[in-house]
Formats: sequence, structure tokens, C-alpha cells
Amino acid sequence: MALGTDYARQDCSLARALEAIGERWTLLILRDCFFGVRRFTDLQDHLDISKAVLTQRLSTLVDTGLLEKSGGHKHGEYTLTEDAIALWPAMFALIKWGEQRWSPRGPRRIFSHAVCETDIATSGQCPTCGTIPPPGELQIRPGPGADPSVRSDPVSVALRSPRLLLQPLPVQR
Amino acid sequence: MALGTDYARQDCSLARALEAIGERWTLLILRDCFFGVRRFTDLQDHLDISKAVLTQRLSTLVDTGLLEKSGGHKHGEYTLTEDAIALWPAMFALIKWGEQRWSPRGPRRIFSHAVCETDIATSGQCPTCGTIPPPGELQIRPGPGADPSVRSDPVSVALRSPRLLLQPLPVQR
DNA sequence: CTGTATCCTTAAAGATACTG
DNA sequence: CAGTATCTTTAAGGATACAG
Repeated sequence: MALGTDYARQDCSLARALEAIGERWTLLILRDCFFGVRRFTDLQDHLDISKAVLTQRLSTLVDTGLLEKSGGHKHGEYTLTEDAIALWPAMFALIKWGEQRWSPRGPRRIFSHAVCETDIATSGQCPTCGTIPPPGELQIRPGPGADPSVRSDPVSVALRSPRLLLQPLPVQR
Repeated sequence: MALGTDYARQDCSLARALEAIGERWTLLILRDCFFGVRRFTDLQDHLDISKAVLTQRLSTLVDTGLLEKSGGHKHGEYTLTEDAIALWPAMFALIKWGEQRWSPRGPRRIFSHAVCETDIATSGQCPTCGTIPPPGELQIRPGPGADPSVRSDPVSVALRSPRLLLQPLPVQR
């Protein structure tokens, strides 16, 4: 965002949250991490973002304590910290809201509670066990609203197989 | 955001959502509307935002169908549409996440289920009735993490009295 | 009260080339 | 593979003055 990414003088937790994750691309980067993307190049390919911007965002996210980097300079991996994983309910709610408005053919992705084998509700609750499962217990698969024609890069292809959230995404190149 | 507010070629509802509410200030404007702020000047005073930016954001929000304007040119009022009210779970989750990380003295604002007179949990559920109350059934009051020293303008003062969400905020000038 | 209209400064983002 | 470095373009945001 131009001219400052902070919201000075706002006595509000929402402002603090947005200072951490409100910048352009940041939330999409974290979404990809939830989906198992961990490599710099994979993020770049999937997000269609410039290297410079991606570098800056990743560095900020590491500084803020939302991402952890491992693996050194080459073949490094970025993984979500506990603080970032705690963002899942907000991200899930945003995805659901986006679906209601802009996915007339239904959800693009469906989340289910792995242990109950039940698709979870819009509220985030599992209809079978009644809990709000943490992301690590969720499986993701393409839904009726998905549009495979949009993307055909290796990361997008890999993301189309059903899989657990937070698990590393194996990208075939 | 500089150079485009959209996320082209992202087959993802989160991207669509962010195109609508991801711009700087937009989510804070909607938050204020949930809290009952409805007037141009009140938003400007409370957000510490320039008129030009506020005008642009409000106009976009009306175009997107998230705000409705009534009252004509002067003394106009902006109110949330149903689509915007549906954003509450996401906004609530973001506020809670921000509190966990940046409000060590506890929540700045406490939400309670008006009919049950019970403070709602981090999950958004009312411990008494078990439901996830819609924003219209929520009351808001200052919490231990609030910092009244930050702001003393009329809007901030008015926001410090306990009140129902979505109800118009009476600002004394 | 609720905006428009201008001007100006800053920085955000893309493109491209280069590096350990 | 995972970035830096540089350059250029564009737009975002603040300030100020003005208007219906």
C-alpha cells in the first residue's frame, strides 16, 4: 500500500491485525502456506507475483513471526508458525464469504474434517462431531466452483489433488 | 495498493474477497459501520483518513453492494447491506486474532450475546445458547485492553459506551 | 455537511538482468 | 533455486482550497 501500511492511533485489534496481514499479497501467501506450498519458486509461480515483492513479503512475515524459514539459502522452506495457524478461522471465514458472493457454481474448494469424513459447514463446524476443527485436521479437495482452465502450472495442478492442509505440497516439475 | 487492487488469474474465493475488502482502510470503514458509525464526517474523524480516500472507498463500497447510502447529498448515511453483514464472522475472527497477538492486557472490546447476557467465546459461539449469534444480537463494551488515552474525539468517546452492534451511533458534538 | 478538484510527494509493483 | 540490483511506470495518499 502506498504511504504506510500501518493504522496509527487506532485503538483496535483489527488495525493491528491488518498491519500484519493487510498488505497486498500477504494473505494469499499465507493461504498458499496453509495449502502446503513452501518453496519460494512455487509461491512465485502460483501467485504470479514478482520476485522482489515476494522477497519483501516473506521477509516481513518472518520478522513478524508468522513464517519460519528452514533449509538455508537453497531449497529453503517457509512454514507457518503457531501464530499464523491461529489465523485459520479468519481466513476460512473470508474464503466462505468470497464464495457466497463470487462463486455462483458453488465452492471452489471443499474442506472436510478428516477424522469424521464430513464436509464442514459454513460456520466452520463439523456437522458430525460439532467441533470447529483446527486446520491440521482438515482435508481439501476441488469443489464444483473450481475452474481448472484458469491455471495449469505445476503448483496449481498439484493443488487439485485432495490433501490435508498444512502438509507439504509435492510439486512435479 | 499500488498498481492494481485485483488478483488476476487466482481461482480462489479469498482473492475475490480481497478484491472487495482488501484495500487499505476498507475493512476499518466496515468495522466502524458495524459499530454504528454512519456519517461521512464521523468516519473521517475516527479513522484519521483524508476526505479524498474516504470518498473513493465509500463510493467503491456502494458500487460493490456492501454499503447503501440514504439521506441524499447532505446528512447522508451509509449502512451495511446484507452482503456486508455476512462479513461479520470474518471480521470477528480477525479482531480476535489481533487481540491474541497485540493486546497483552486482554481484549479492547468485549462482545456479548444480548439475549443471553453472556460474553461470547473466541470461536464466536455464545457459551450459554451454543449458537454463533449474528452481529445484530451482539452488544459491545470496552474491555481491559482498551486504551482511552489514544483517542478523545467525539466518535471515539461515543464508541466507549456499551451498545448494540449495527445500531446508529449518536455522536455528541 | 459532504464532498470535488488540484497539486505534490512517495512508494509500490513489474520487468529485466545478474549472482551465490 | 532463491534471491539482489536497478530501472521505470504508475498510482496511492496527504494537504489544501473550493463548492453545492
